[in-house]
Amino acid sequence: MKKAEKILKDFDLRKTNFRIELVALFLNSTSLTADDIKEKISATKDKVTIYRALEAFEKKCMIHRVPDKDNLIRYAICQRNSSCSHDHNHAHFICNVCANTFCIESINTPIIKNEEGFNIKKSKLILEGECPSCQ
Amino acid sequence: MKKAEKILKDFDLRKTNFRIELVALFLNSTSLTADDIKEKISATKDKVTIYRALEAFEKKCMIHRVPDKDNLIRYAICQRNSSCSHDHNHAHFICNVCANTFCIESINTPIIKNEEGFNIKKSKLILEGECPSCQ
DNA sequence: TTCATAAACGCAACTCATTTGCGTAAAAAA
DNA sequence: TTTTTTACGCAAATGAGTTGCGTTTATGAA
Repeated sequence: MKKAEKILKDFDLRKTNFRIELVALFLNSTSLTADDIKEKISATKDKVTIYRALEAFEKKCMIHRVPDKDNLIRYAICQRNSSCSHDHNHAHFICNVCANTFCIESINTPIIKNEEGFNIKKSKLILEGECPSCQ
Repeated sequence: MKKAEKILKDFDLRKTNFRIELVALFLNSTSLTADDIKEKISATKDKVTIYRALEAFEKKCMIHRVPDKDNLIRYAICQRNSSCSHDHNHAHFICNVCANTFCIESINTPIIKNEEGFNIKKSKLILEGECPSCQ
């Protein structure tokens, strides 16, 4: 069984041609929007199918939402482990040139203590600039 | 001349009833979406007028975009000074209960040095939790 | 104060990402 | 193999934000 199929099985998701292809694409991508997927996948042309797969993958915590330069819905595959409780406490980098978003696992989001009456439960760190390929 | 009118003049913007009312609303709000404005302003019901005012205000750097819980376009009035070059390097706090966004001027965005080949030009720090009113 | 003009307004219609409904097909479980 | 559950695919809807365009108004010069 190929890696993509194993991942689907591990996350208790059905192995359809499209979803196998989609997982494989995620494994080879830093992050993807619905449009990126539509462009690169042959198994479906239907955007609804794409959105529903993304929704299902996210619900099982196989992928996580990352910030997008144009406020589109964008996902990256989770690298660290396969449980929903795992922390997504890494920074994200948005390239101003290619508009891709990268997970930067080596930079953690800062831990900020409560301030001015705000009860801070989570922090997100978004970096911007030029990615290695675009410099 | 009232404060809102002075601000419009300082930023070289025309004093229309709607825009005076809008500036006054910004002065009394932490941040606003187009819908918030439509709901709270009497001088116009037209969303196009609202969007164009926001665009004009942003261009003059009277307001700045802040992150929004639901990825809507949301703005806050700039507090520090009145030049376009002033840094918006403060953190933003999103309340998970009331969905409002607050500028936290006392927390700066971290300065991250270039990492793994990424040329980092800017950072954004977004905090989440419960605001003082919602706890 | 009047006039010219550039900016703002308001209405209609459009764009485009994302969602919903529903009947059909296919995967997994029994 | 049959049943059950989930995924697919088509059409249509939603909703934030945008564009076009004719009209109105604020402003600044005469």
